[in-house]
Amino acid sequence: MTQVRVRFAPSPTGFLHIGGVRTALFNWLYARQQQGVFILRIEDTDQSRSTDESIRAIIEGLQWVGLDWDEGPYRQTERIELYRSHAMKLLDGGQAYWCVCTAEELEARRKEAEAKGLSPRYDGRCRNLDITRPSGEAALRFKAPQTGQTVVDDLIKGKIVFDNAVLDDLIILRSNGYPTYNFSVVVDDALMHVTHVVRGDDHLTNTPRQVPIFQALGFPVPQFGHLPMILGADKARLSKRHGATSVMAYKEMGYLPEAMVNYLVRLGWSYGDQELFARSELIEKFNWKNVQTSAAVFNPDKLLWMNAEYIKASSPETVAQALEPLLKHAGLLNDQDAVPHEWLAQLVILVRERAKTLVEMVEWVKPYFGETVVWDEAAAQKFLTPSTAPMLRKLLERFVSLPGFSKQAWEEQFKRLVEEEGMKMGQLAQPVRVALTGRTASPGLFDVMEVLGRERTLSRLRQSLTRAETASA
RNA sequence: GUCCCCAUCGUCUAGCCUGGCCUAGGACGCCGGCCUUUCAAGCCGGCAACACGGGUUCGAAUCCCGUUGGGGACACCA
Repeated sequence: MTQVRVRFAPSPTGFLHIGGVRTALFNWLYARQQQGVFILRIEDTDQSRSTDESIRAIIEGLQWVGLDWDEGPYRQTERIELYRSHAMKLLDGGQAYWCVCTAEELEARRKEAEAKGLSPRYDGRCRNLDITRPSGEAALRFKAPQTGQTVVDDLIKGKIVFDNAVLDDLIILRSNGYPTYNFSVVVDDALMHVTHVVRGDDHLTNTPRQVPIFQALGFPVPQFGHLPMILGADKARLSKRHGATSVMAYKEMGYLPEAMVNYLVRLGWSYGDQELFARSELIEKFNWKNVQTSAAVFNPDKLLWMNAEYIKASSPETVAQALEPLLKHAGLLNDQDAVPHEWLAQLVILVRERAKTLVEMVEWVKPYFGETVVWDEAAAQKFLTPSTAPMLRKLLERFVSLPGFSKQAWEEQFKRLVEEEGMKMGQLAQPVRVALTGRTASPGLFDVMEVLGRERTLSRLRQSLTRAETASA
């Protein structure tokens, strides 16, 4: 058995797209499962569109979702000589030829063909001209087979047959000396000994163009696998107008990388009825057989649900760690602040089942920072009034008389007061909730007190009591 | 236009290969209820799909053909 070698080969022309992450993910999963090699290769032969910033964005994105590569990043622009020498080999072997048609001429002919309702393919004008030493600028074309069939046995789609008659002679070396995509991939995949080429569906029709190049160069043809596309709600290919498509945008929106990974893998792959998978489980259970053959619509609602599941199920320490930078960004935490990690974890436990994202969690957690209560005006006006003041005062007195803090003891005291005064729980709970958190919605009252601690609970009660007593009725 | 891919609830999907176990299962969302000191979470229940038309067969979501629909490709982009 030869070792599995797969790759992710993005072109650095923007941020790392969700679809790209999923492609990388399937490759990575397979590599890890087979104890193979995962290669990162940057396809930057289009100098006008490639940027170093995009390369950094791709790397940052992959790192965020935890996809580590074993080789690379290779950059195609650093391998130009390799493509040129292999192109020359084809030229020498009579499997390629110089083409002196200009880009403008080709464009014009293509338009003309389209207007006539014909395929916009290259007409083969220079194929038999035997141009040996072009005087001006010229591109090198591959002599594609014109008869017979090219059969691709796709890992995902199965056997696909293409008539070679549909193919035209593609350019492998541009007149500026740079290789085109269909040529550089072949040379790289061959030279890097890639065993499985797994990429998006949109490359399916490139395959019968690439296979003959492998053969002409005398390289073994790798296995191919074409992943179905990800669509937007309108079933059109997922793009910016459908919302965020950059993975890092999801980081900023408060998503956990593990949730993103789980969602993306399940979008197009399944394992019976199972929805949630630990990463180790994905590596173990992943297979090509269960990869869907049809395109899938990206569903932000389900991602959100899954994120909530991960927030609830992850260790509070993990969540707290991911939350910390957002707390700092929100000004709730300073770098100097020595907030104990245990307290942060406790806070996460307090609010985690009501926050679906880390961004939401920041909102939930706000009331527990700072020495004073910040009231929501409407809440305070409704619940902190002269009529609720006497009860708040009685409760405060009872709490003050209790030594230290114990959740059980304080809860017991609270309930006793409710009972003695013949109140309903909610009649006291809501004013106290507002007194402590400034809001009408919060986690359980006694959990709130525990996180606040004795002193802050008492001082907030006092502060709110003052407001209640002085409020106009 | 030509070529290629695809087709189960609104969405992600199980089932399809190896026809009967499918009165088509799960999940998200939605609706209703329960729980309840608020908001959530949780639990219970409900709505909701085999694109269409032919065939093959005792029997088809499952096999075959066609139609329709959707997507992709046809660059000196990747």
